Amino acid sequence: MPHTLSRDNLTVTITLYHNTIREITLSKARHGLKKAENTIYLLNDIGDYLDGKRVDFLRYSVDLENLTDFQQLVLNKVRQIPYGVTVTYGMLAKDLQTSPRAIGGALSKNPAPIVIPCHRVIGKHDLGGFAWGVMIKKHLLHVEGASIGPDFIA
DNA sequence: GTTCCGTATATAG
DNA sequence: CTATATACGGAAC
Repeated sequence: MPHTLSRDNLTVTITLYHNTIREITLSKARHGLKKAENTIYLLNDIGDYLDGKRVDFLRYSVDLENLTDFQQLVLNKVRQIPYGVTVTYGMLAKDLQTSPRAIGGALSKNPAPIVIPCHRVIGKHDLGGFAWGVMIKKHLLHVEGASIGPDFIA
């Protein structure tokens, strides 16, 4: 079972066997990963992210097959929201010719929080909802240093 | 500040 | 098909 760590876009993968080093690999290219490697890198990336590092999750693929076409459309749109940026449900609704409530409904089905950054979608007057609790949404936005207005940051 | 509709989508009956 | 529930927004008290 390989272990990985990452610093400044350099990823080190260590494979141990019975307490001896079997292999160490160094990598900078973080695209075109094998599927088996994907999960390892993902844990590492999420760790970096939670440490406040800017991480690009677009290179991961997320299975949205069991969601409706509309939900897939919204979630794929949300993936494009840049790190540290917030948009409102209404802005996305206008963009996709639908209603703010419909946007929220689709986001509530997000199967992969953080990787699909639905926490960057907030209400016009407040933070809006979050399937795993608004406190966590606030935490993630804080990690990113997102500017969500002085009214409702804590 | 509240409360009340309008809206789009999903789900249950 | 109708009714109900929403991670909203805006108008009206």
